[in-house]
Amino acid sequence: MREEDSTWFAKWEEELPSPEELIPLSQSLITPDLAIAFDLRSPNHRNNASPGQTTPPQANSSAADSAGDEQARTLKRPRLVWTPQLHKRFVDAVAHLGIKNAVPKTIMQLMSVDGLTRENVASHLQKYRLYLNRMQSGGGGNVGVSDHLFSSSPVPAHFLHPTARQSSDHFIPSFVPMATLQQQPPQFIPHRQIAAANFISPTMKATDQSLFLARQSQQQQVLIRPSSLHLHSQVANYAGDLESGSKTTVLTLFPTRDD
DNA sequence: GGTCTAATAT
DNA sequence: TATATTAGAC
Repeated sequence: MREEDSTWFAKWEEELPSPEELIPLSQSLITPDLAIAFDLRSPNHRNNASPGQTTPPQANSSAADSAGDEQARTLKRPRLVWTPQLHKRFVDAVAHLGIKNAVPKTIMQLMSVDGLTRENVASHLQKYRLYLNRMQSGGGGNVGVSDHLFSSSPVPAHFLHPTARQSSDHFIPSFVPMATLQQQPPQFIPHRQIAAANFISPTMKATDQSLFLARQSQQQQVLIRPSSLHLHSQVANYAGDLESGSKTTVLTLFPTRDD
């Protein structure tokens, strides 16, 4: 099962959920001003929500397109569908935080997925914990029919064995949200959010693209906003863990949006 | 006051 | 059943 360690981060990038998988909204979540400020105005991009995703009921769209930005925030979001890809990101985040440190807000920050709310994560976390409890009490026995989503992504061993080390195992994730930021259409970037964090595993080679990206980005100015301090603290601790163990650890935070 | 989490609702 | 919302505790 450890063979996955060497390839999982490659999949990580590939399996990033597209924003429309999360928010099949046609309304913009940010004002046009913000989009322009971020140089993210793309007039025509992409068609519609992916299949399987139900398009939210668009209330009464009485030609209030431009004024709809205000409503967009208060508008009810369509329910989130936890795809296997999205769940994997969730599991990775929880795994690296350690079960005991994994709380909705932190998980959400680590996942760094646009449009994902703390409530989304909290709800999913609740169910995931129930799943884990069922797994460690019932043994690896029969997998319930309702567990297909959870069993689609392997549960890290230390999840089920509290005695084992909970973090900084050699199973170390690499968060590469830069790719995410680049490929995300501007319309779906929430006005709040997000400090993205890059974790580079010490076991990774310097020629790895992820590391390259991280180093590149490190040359940029990095601003740590107060709202990101919590994340920064956790990331710093984690980085310290790695550095004590071996080689170089590259850590970069990217505040993507000011409030 | 914000967040977490179990319970409850949809 | 899957996800959202609520309510109480911290």
